[in-house]
Amino acid sequence: MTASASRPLNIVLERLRAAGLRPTRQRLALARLLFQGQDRHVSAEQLHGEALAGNARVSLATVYNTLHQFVDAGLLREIAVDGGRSYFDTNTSEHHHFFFEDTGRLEDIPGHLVAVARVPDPPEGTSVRRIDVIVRVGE
Amino acid sequence: MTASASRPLNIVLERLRAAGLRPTRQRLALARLLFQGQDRHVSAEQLHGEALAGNARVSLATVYNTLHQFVDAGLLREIAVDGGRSYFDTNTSEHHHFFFEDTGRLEDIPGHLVAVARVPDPPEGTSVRRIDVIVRVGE
DNA sequence: GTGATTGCAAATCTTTTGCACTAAA
DNA sequence: TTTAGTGCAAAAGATTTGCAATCAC
Repeated sequence: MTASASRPLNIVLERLRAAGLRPTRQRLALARLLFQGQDRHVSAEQLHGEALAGNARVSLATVYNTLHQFVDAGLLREIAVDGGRSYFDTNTSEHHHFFFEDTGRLEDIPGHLVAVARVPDPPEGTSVRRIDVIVRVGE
Repeated sequence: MTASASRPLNIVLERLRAAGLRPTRQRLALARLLFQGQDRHVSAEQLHGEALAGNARVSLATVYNTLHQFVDAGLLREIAVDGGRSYFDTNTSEHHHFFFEDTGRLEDIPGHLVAVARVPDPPEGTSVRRIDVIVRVGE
């Protein structure tokens, strides 16, 4: 059997189906870049470049649309630390970030390594969706 | 004496001088809007609108430049929660934020009401500049 | 087939920049 | 004066949108 080559693709494909997204050629290519391998933080522009470099024809507009669909489907998390661009994080589990002010790079901090204590109750009628901790570091 | 009318302006003026910024007509007008009264979170566009509404002629470019000068001078803090625009926070003391996902509004959480425990050491060669905690809430 | 998806180009939005003009010290 | 600051219009990014063509089911 061709497991080592085909299984990873099928997993990605199933993941799209499970999210209710048709596994089109473009979505598969992007999902493969995003979800095969390590957790990562990418910008739309960056992912677009990788897709082209990997011979997958995708337009930048589709990259943007796809990234947002993935976010809506819970496959990705969007992060904004500096104005300008958005980054998309393939790690959707509870975790936080180091932000390197000099380079603009993000690095995950596993959720269990940070404890946020004593957060005040949210205004009534609202509930806490998520708590983001960004540790800004510099040289 | 005309203290009740002139003192607040002088305080703002002194604050600009202390920061090494010439108290020009535009900077004074913006500083008055920002620092007279409650702490606030404003976008450049918003502040520009207020300035015009208050009969202070300022160009949007100058509003951007001025906001960044104020940030560099430590008079303001820049915040990016959602991609797109930046917000500027007149509260420069240690504190955190509620972010209302539905409306995009920010609300301060006094620093002493949040405790972040057990943050891992930053990678060597770097030091922690600041820790931002954003409590995202929704309806 | 039929509705979802894509590509492209144009539009939009936020922010920055170059440069001649104006104002503060 | 002299140098910093301003306005304007144009440029630069990042992201979104409209619509005809294409693809998955």
